Amino acid sequence: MATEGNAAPAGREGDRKKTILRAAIEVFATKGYHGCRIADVAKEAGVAYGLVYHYFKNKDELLQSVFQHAFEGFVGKLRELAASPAPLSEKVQAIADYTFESYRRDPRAVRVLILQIMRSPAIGGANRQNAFVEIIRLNVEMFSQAQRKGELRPDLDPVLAAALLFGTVEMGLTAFVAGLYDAQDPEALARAKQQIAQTFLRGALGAEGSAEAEWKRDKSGTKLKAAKRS
Amino acid sequence: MATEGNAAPAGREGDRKKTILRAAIEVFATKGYHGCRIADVAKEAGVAYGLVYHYFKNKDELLQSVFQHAFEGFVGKLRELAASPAPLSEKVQAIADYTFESYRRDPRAVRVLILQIMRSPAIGGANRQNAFVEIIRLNVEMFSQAQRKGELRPDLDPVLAAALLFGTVEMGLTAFVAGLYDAQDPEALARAKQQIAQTFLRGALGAEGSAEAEWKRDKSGTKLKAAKRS
Amino acid sequence: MATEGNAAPAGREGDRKKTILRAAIEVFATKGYHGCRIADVAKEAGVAYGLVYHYFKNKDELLQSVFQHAFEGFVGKLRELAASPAPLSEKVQAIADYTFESYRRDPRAVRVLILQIMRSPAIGGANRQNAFVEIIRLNVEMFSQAQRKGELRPDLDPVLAAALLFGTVEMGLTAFVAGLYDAQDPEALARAKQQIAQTFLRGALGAEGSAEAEWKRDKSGTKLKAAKRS
Amino acid sequence: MATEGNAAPAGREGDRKKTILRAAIEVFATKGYHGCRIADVAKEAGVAYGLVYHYFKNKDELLQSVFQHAFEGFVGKLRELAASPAPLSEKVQAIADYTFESYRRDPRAVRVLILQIMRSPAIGGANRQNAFVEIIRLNVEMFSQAQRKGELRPDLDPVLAAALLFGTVEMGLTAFVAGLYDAQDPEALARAKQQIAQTFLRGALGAEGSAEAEWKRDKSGTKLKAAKRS
DNA sequence: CATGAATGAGTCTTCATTCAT
DNA sequence: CATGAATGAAGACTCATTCAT
Repeated sequence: MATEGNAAPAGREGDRKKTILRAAIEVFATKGYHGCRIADVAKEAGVAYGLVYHYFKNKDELLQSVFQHAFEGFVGKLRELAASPAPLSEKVQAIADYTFESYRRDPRAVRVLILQIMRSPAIGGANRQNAFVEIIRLNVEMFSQAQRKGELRPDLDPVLAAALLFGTVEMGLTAFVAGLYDAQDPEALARAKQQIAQTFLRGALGAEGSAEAEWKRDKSGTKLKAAKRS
Repeated sequence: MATEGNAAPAGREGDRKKTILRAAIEVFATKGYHGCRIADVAKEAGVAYGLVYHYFKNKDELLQSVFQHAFEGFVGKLRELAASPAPLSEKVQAIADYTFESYRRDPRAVRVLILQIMRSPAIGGANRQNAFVEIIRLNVEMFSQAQRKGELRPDLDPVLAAALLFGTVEMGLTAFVAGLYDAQDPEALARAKQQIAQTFLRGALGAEGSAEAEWKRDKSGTKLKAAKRS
Repeated sequence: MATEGNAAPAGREGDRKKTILRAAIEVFATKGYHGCRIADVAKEAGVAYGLVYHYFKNKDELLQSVFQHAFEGFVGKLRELAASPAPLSEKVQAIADYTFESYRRDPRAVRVLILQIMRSPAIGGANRQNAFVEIIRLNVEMFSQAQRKGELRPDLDPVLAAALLFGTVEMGLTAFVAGLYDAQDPEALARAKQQIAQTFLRGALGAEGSAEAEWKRDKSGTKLKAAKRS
Repeated sequence: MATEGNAAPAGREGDRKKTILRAAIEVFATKGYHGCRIADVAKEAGVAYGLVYHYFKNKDELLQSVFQHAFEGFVGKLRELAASPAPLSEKVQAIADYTFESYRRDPRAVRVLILQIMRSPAIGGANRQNAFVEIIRLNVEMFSQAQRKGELRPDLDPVLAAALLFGTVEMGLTAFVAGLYDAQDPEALARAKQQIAQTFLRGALGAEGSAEAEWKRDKSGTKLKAAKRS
């Protein structure tokens, strides 16, 4: 189509860097940190070997960028969701929805985020730790507020609640990533994200989402706790 | 030959292999798969370079053994717990207890298991997939049985339930590993493992352990749960 | 052809080449042949990367030009001084004066000449060899003539004399370059260049400039050699 | 011949490091800093590529060692000569003799020292500077003492004297290295080293070695200076 | 069993040079 | 003329694995 085109190599220019980054994500997601050789990234991106070094100082910086790319948008959205004025139950469901939606849209990026980056101590120690902690903190704030508003059972530590929400959503997602479910099946994804959110909410609230929480109804019931272990 | 050897340094040997394995776990836990060089392991073990190759065919086998060591006992115990005739709620609590107890006993091994092995696609593909899937399967069986016995709400997919239990426990533990809690504080560990199990149970069952489950109240059948703790 | 151009930045150009050459000298003087990367030269010159290749065919030609620039004027002047009809002692002093004056005027160019080019076997073999040999030859001619005129002791090989003059001046200068003396101190420079020339002359002539040389006084004694060690 | 030998690769073991070092000197001397590729060194030494890295941390350290090796013995001997109680004239001659003797014995090592290391800013800046300065210092001490003992004309700065001695000897040697003289001719070498030392001594003392110095004899003679430029 | 020197293929990284705009 | 993105060959460095002692 290109009116003046004389066989431009690939697509428009300027975002060659993005092409490389995308390729890096692809290779990284597929082969992991080990197998992610610069040569493969270059080949995948359809560029010369040296060009990678034109845009990224070295392999580490490239992988760091992969991290940033995969993490930034995701956490940004999470922060937004967590800060919304909606009731806790809706926010939790929204978080699960968004996570699964992200996965459906770009499985590889999420794979990288979930399977590679989140756990690898090899990726810029600081960032990794921060990644986990940042997501937790995000939710801690949300749960603390919810607790003050009486939306969360008072005996559940907000920090723990945040970790558990993260764990629940992440491992639910992992079930798809690992192939226990068909990641191509929209139905399955939809069902899962709802069950995940609702299960967590029941656990955290003591009763299902919108319903009155059991521990709320049963005012007398300090025994709930007592019963647990007595 | 040589009941005591003639050039044997001092103490008895043979557990030289264990020394190396332990060192491998240490290095693996600290630096991850990438940073785990044979040289480091040898140094950590205070052993000659080449000796590692006397006991392990190659790096992969060594890492496989690390995996085995960290995984075997753990999963074996889990299997045992999951197969016990106890009610689901007790089994879940027992799983959480055991996991945390393992962590308290040998944080590094659990770190390796949780943070490295569980997620790394770089470790003998088969094993990794198996690791995750095996733990899930373990619990799937448990949850399926529980569901047949009416111990688990019928609308929750057993596979998902298994994943969520794993995620809840794992991420709860990760909160300690990541330093959000003081891993040296027995109190904190005890509180956490209980909250984790109970939160999951509330979510999975729809109500707290001994209490009447919401979805049960709606129906006729009250007996199963009531029996558990009464 | 656009008397003033239409997109020409501001001032007139054409000495862009000189800018680059100057930058090359600077970088070359500072980092030596190895560290002298095209990119550095371009940056130092405040010029686009590829522009260097407009004016210089390749790195070698650029460095060759640096060589030319630093060497041409210098040797030209030396040749002139050496060919002058003045007595040897004056010529030698003039050579020392000129060398030090050149250094004072443009230390970097002389640094390059003295420290880099003169010794590097890496710079176009032909040129390098020529550089050293040419300077020597220059002086050889001067000393041969002087010897014929009886201005130089007859037992000193003119070639060696030339090398020694060069060595004396060069190392005297190097003392400044190396920081043993304050290169900013005109006094020190003036004193040095005089002592250097006079010391060489005493050595080459056997006595100071105008004074009667020892070997001259001792007409009988062609046995100079014998005297030396007796 | 090896009584128990079963075709040992090359020579006795243990000094494999020296083999590599020697090879490095060879390659370094021949091709200069640029052309000195690790692969070449390994090949020259007849060892595997990686072995170089077994003994030397990296290329820089290897080249640094080449430097050390070439410099250490040389300077050690110089220090010894300079510190001897012999009269200055003998010491100077001894220094010239030793330098030329070193060259005759191992031209390559001296080539490296004189042509490559002494001038290249690319070789561990500190060491290089130190190399030059250290040699100068060595001689400075010698000349200072000589001056106190009246062996050196009082108007010549010891530091400058040291630099000039170094320059005279070095450039005299360079004449051989550069091919102006036949380096294989013992006669030429012998003549040169003597002329070099004596020329320097005449210059520095104002008269020939053992003879009474002109400036000593002619006490009144301040005119020597005056005559120079009048 | 134990040691650690030796090997070399696999990768990362640099940088001179080209080229489309 | 100017620009700086693109190329790729050259060479440094790592590290799993082998082997003679």
